[in-house]
Amino acid sequence: MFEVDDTRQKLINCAGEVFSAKGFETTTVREVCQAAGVNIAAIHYHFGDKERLYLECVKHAHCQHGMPEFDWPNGTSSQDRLTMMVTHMLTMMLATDQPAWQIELMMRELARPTAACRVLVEEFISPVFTQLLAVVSEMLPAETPLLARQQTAFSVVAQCLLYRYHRPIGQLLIGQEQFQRLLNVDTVARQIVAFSLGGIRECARQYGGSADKEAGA
Amino acid sequence: MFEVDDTRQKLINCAGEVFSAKGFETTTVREVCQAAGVNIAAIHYHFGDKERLYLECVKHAHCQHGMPEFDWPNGTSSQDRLTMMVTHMLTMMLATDQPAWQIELMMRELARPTAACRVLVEEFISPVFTQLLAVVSEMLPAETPLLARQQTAFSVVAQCLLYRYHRPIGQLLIGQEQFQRLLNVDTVARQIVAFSLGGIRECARQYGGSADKEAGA
Amino acid sequence: MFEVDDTRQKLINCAGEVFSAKGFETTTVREVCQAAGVNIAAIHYHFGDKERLYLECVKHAHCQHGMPEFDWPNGTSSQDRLTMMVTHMLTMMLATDQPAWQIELMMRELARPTAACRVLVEEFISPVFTQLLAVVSEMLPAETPLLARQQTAFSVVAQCLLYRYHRPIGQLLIGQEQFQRLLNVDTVARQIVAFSLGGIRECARQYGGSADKEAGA
Amino acid sequence: MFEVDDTRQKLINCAGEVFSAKGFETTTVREVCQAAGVNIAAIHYHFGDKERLYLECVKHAHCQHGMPEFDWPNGTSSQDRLTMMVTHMLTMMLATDQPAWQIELMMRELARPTAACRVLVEEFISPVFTQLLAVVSEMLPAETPLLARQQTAFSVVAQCLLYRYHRPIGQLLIGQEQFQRLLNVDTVARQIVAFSLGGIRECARQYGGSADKEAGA
DNA sequence: AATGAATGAGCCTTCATTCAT
DNA sequence: GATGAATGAAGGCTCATTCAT
Repeated sequence: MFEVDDTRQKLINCAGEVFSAKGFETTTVREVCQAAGVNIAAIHYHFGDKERLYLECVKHAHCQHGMPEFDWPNGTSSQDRLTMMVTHMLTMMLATDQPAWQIELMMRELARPTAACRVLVEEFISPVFTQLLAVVSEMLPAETPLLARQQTAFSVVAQCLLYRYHRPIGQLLIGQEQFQRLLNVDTVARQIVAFSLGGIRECARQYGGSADKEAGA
Repeated sequence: MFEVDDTRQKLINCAGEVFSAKGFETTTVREVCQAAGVNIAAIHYHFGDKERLYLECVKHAHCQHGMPEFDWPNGTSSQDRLTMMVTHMLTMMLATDQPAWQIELMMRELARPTAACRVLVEEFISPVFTQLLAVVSEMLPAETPLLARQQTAFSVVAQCLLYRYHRPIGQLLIGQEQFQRLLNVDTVARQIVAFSLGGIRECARQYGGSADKEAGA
Repeated sequence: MFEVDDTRQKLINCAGEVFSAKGFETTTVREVCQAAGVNIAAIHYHFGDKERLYLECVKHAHCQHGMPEFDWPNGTSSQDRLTMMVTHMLTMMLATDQPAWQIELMMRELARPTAACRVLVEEFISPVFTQLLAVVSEMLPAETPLLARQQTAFSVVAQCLLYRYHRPIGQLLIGQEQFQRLLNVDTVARQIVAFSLGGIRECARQYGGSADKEAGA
Repeated sequence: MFEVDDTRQKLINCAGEVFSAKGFETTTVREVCQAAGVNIAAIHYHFGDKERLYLECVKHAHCQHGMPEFDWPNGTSSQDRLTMMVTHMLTMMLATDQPAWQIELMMRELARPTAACRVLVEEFISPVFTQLLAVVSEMLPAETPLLARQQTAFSVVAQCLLYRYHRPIGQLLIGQEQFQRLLNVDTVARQIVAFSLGGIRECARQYGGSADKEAGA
């Protein structure tokens, strides 16, 4: 009875794996079908064509790794919420072990966006960014322009992205083993949070003039 | 006598342009040859195959855009040097107009590294990072572990990279027009420098315990 | 009880329509099934394969449009009978509105005969031709050889066929609107009958020597 | 030195043969290439795709079998000219032996026109029809409407077409051997000319009222 | 009697590459 | 040193058909 969607699921799983490893162009439908142990016509039957199969993989990936609604207790400090969000982002981005291709595929999509990028950003990135922007805004003077607040939020996000996107560079820069020690949520989170708090505080000083209560020492 | 390398040069230029726009896989040797106005067999003759043509393009790209030896006057403050380095990196990354494909190709290579990445990092990225690391180290307590100093430098670099690599995301997050206003060196540099100075200072506090003279006020 | 043949009938109707519009090769079983609103396996179940479905369509077509037994009153003149037959043929061939695909499919089959052609000619064309040959024979001298009489009958039939088979040519030759005015039974019939009577009379003169009573005057 | 177009020519010849025998849809590029002894990619190289190869075949066919400018002596009677034109058309249409596929392909194209039909009619059919219309017009009263004259010309053409297009029907109607005896230009031409002269004369009588000098006895 | 998922052969096309000249 | 025709492998896709239910 579960059999009906078996092929479809198998196809998505195998395709996701191959797509995430080799990219859309380089992946051939033949190898996907072979990996899934199904006939080559199955892709057309279930998805229409290669592109829609890819889209389905991306959708499937972010469905399983969507953004949780942060449900923090009343009175949680901005600083704590920032910490939790950074930790959350890093947890997701540094996950190398278990969920395998889903994350990698999303990352790849974000690095070189195709049509599938929009939905990914809207449903996966945007919610996080919105909340992050809210938290950052609380730590900045009320009169800080929107653009400046957005820039500040970007500065936080950017630090997380580096450990996902720019691993090859990082490995080449500081050595593979040294870099490997960084692929650890706690280590990285602590540093990024500290750096970001300092950064936000400095920005607050620039935009606010007076010492801002939230971000202030 | 210039004729000899004429075809070769034309080929590199055109190929670089197409590669940077469409990526390695999607680019066909036919369109490259057509754009260059040369025979299709010329690629094989001059470069052997498509891959080696690509490599040559990447090499050529970073040759023209290598890292300048920063030659600042004695006594330039760490802060000023940080400002100059961030500005330099952003200048390079935000350059959309003149240098055309060379930069874009390098960026593409760094996002999804091929064999050409190593040489690129070694000759192009590493020197910048080394100097940046030196500056950051000056601003941190002497006892800060190497890994922590590297992380801090990463935090600075990461902010710059975002405006090159993650434009599509940025555009989707805050709107295309709003994001467009950020593709301006001065605007971005000022924010990143401020944020980074604050961040470094905060890191210094964590690692140093006592107020650190360099990063202090 | 009607249900049993419902699918089968629906299939023949829809298939006939598509076959007549696009031809055998170009038609796919999928679009036929979709048009009929039945499962794709139904064709195999009811007809075995695509070819036998096509055959069934052709059979079905000529069943509904077979040749009527002309039942004219005694003493009807050859000329009148010729007129009636030409009118009948044209009526059938120029019918664009009602009987829809059946005729078109038969015409298509006659233009590029497949295996289905034989039965079509035998049951549909031959009876008409036999009667036409009889009428023509009456108008020719008794000593006219069979082949010559057959040729003469062909000359009559040929004129009718043109308005069915060679429409595209006709349209290109004299203009689409001008040709459209010819797709009218009365207009065409009057001309063809007149031309044919003259033609037969001339043939009679050649084969008979003396003036032939029937075709004379 | 002739080698350059060798493959191209071979391809057109073989493709024409196969297309004429099996039609566009049923023909595969593989069998064409195999027949021509060339690589399968040659079609793409020389013609772009299957459709343009087909077009080239049609063009090539009618180039070799275009309409000759009839160059009759002054004072040639309408009747003689009609005879020559009918003979010419039949000669072309009954040619079964030598020119092989070219004619067959054109016929196929005219029976089920594709995009290639227009050019075929314009360059190949139209000139013949124009001259035929002129001759017929001379034999009809001056006041005969254009449409009637065109119809009359159609009646002449139609008789010729039958022996090309409707062979299968003809064979089934009067027997294969009997019909075979008709695939002879002289036999058929004599009958068609006689029939047509009689037909035109009759039409002239209808439209002109008075006896027309040309078509008159 | 009917479904819909699955099959495998084969379609046209396109690619990077290499051969003769 | 350069050409352009030719190559063969593989690409994505579509087809009529059949299997298991």
